[in-house]
Amino acid sequence: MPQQRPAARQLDHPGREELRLEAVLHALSDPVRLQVVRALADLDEEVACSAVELPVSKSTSTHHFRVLREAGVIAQCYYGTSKLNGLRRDDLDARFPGLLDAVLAAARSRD
Amino acid sequence: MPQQRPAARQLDHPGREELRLEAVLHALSDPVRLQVVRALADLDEEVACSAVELPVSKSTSTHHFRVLREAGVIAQCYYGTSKLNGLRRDDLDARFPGLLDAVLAAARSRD
DNA sequence: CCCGTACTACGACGCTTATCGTAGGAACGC
DNA sequence: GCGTTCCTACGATAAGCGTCGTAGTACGGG
Repeated sequence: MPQQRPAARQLDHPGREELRLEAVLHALSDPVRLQVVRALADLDEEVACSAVELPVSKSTSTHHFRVLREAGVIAQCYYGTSKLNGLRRDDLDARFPGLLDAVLAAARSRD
Repeated sequence: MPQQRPAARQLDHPGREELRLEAVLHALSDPVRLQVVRALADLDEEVACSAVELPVSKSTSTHHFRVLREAGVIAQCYYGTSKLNGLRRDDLDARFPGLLDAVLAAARSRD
């Protein structure tokens, strides 16, 4: 069903106040998703799904991006045939101060 | 805590260097387990499993304590008919600096 | 209008998880 | 030994998750 809007198709994101700690932790507890978050944090800009190399199939990749979005970890918006992904750093820092940085630091320290 | 038991039953714990970020995040992503961790952090001493009130059955409770132990979040040791539980604060802080505090702060801020 | 690119919805699969009840073991006090 | 308390192993069940392939939609460019 086509929605009337000037911009591209929209995707549902939880608001800043709706972020749930358990959901965020669960989203971050998967190696593939953690890899996505690391990549987005390193790039520090919005990139397409395909810009992140993952060791899984395309459909699985889509699945993981959706989990991250629904948990409120990333923001996604359509742009042409692509979908841009960005870390919701501000929202995460506001609701769970220090959490994202601690996870990123821990994830990076293992290489 | 007089741990001088005559070869009391021992439990397996991952060493500090064996802690895995994903496992810890997963362990903390369950509401019941998060409640346990909060309680242990608040009490700040080793307590028996039964000292933590949980909204689940005894067997389920045992299950969650085991998940936390195997992820390296808590330490457990038998003491008489009880099993004492303690947060592995030092190990967690050493491997994942700031993570536990961020999670605890976030968990507490929702009441 | 057709084609390629990029993402997605769907269904399937095998595995893991959370939950419970029951039965039972280990330590302690008597 | 006996009973109590506390925890645990086991089996069952239902739900969830990660993975994939296939088929499909949306967009932009010739």
